[in-house]
Amino acid sequence: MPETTRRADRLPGNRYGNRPTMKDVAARAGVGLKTVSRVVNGEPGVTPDTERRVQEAIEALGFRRNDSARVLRKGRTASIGLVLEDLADPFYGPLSRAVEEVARAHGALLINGSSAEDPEREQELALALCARRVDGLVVIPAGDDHRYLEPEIRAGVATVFVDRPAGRIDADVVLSDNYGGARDGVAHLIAHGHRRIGFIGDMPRIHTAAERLRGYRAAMEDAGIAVEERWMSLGATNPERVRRATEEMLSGADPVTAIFAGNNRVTVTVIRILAEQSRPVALVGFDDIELADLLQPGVTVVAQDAAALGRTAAERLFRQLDGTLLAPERIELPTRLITRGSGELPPAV
Amino acid sequence: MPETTRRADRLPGNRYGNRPTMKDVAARAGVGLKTVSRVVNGEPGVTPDTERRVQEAIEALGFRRNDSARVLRKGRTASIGLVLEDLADPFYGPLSRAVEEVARAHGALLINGSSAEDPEREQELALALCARRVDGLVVIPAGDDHRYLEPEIRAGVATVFVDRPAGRIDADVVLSDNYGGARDGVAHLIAHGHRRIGFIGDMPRIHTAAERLRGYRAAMEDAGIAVEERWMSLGATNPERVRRATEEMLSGADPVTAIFAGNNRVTVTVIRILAEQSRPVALVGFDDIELADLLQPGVTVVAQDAAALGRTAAERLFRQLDGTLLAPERIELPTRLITRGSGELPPAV
DNA sequence: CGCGCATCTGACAACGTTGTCCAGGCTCTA
DNA sequence: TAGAGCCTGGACAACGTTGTCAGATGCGCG
Repeated sequence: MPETTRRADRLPGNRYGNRPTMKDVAARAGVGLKTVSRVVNGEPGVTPDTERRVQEAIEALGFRRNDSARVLRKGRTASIGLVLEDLADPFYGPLSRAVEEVARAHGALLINGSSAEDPEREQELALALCARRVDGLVVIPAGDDHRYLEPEIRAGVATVFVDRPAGRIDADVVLSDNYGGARDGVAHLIAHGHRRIGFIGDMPRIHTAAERLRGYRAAMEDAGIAVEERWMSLGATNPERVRRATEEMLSGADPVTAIFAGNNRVTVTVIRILAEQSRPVALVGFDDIELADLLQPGVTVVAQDAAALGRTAAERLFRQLDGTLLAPERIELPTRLITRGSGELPPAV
Repeated sequence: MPETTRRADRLPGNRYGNRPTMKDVAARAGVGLKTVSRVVNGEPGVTPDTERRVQEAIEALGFRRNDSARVLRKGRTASIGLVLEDLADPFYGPLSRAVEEVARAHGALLINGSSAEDPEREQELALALCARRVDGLVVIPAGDDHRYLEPEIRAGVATVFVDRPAGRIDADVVLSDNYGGARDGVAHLIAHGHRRIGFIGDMPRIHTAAERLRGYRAAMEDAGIAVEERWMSLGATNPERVRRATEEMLSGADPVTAIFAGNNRVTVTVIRILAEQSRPVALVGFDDIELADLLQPGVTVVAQDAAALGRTAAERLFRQLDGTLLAPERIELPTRLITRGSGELPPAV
């Protein structure tokens, strides 16, 4: 008797019985299958009395529609995927939340995962989401080649990249003005008299890191300052590496008098190190950090609006899904310099 | 010719053609449907030559298996749901990430959503996840009645509650020792000479808030201190309410000399207010906060391990799914008092 | 009282996959 | 060379839902 063994037999973890289906509900209510479907979906054409009977049966059986089957039939899942770098990073929390809010407003659920800055994991995750047939994808790229998404996009998966641009494909992307923000931040230090300014950033293959470095170079060049190699350090943002890099810049004959920190993680570590120094060193950090205003001195930052990034990206995604056929676009959001003290310190020898 | 209109006609947003199915791949490779399935799933019984032809067809067509159909057939989705309070709250980031890591280790995807502390939204979200047929559910409760999950649990949805216990149902729950942590924190203040100690917490219907208040009362009672009504304030944790409450306690004839802050959001606001005060006020906060060590004075906190909460809950969930039938259990993780200065200030008049 | 129409209901196929089972071709042995 | 047995491949049903379409039911009107 094949296929009459039902799920409970096949699935080890299914501790109790089976889920009732519409068929079960129909049998109990003494109506047809389609009538149950109609009631469940609020379609018209069901008499109040029939509807009541069906509702009772649903209650009694604890029926819940199986969205997998629904998805299979309808072709849309009402869910979108979010591939980000690290859910635990305070920068991505608000971004993720903003995407979720927009999704919710469109009746969609959010599936997400962290790539941990690993291109392979990013791809694996994005494709798993596509296999799940999400309607759309918001991706914070870890890798620099996204051609693997081409078949998906062609098949209709709406796709928007955030925070960093897509690699080797033409797609919507929402970014902060990393170049301009960094340039302004460094110019701010120069305006306060600094000439020897250090830059500590993330790995150079990460777009934001490269852009911010470019901004640093531009500001220095604008001021006619020749940048020395040893003032720049790009690499992993773990505290150990950042500490080494920072201490190196601060030692020697001509130590830097100011530091531009390339992201929130770097900033936090640098703050710790500067607190240990005897002479004051100016600091401007990219990304705002909580409590930055309460430190002594307050931390001057170039702030991005993470929530706006997420919101903009998600809204763009749903506009794609609405069918308004849009040419891929690059949207750049401005950053904001927030002066709190650390960036206004004069150079000290 | 009904049903021959294919998805592209039915779905407005599907910009391009249709996705290829196994049938299409089979046709192109000149093999049977099941053979494609075998190749896709790495099942044995396919000659290398046939496999190669199938792989080529998959490549050429950009085929990706439709997991919705797979789920429908197999009964398992390899995805779990996470209902939390606010993804943007720095406390839930690491928790969420930890759940994700465990899910990943078990080959499952994570679908999550924020309840925004709204019981109705929590229910809506949890049930939507169940309709999506997640294999399991990790819930940070916003409401206090979870009987609505009973049919789901009976139907085999593994369920674990974190951070706060479930209401009116018997289920696994993983908690921090809120009572003990708060008691220790308040006792710490008492040990440093304080008698008039304020407590500012979240809404009393939230379990953690109630437990922490209970810990506060216990510590005070242990020390033989009669608690005055005006020392305690529970409610929303928005800065405005917290500010009013704090300023009230700090004014009048017998102001409090120390404050116990009920969670990270409260702590941050209280720090701001205390920075404005002329006389020093001691502070111990529940939850650790970033940069707490760099403030003047450093912020003494009762720290919970958010990642451990998430990890423990998720592991428990997968143990349920493994079929090891477990009686619902309540797991309590210890907290840790981290002294940094603010909690060791002596009382000042 | 009968007919037509509107309203409500249900049978059936299809979504794309996987499990079962059988057919056909091959190899190996007697 | 014939038969047994193994291996590969494919036909078919089923998962639970929704769209289509036709049949049933009841009502009003002539």
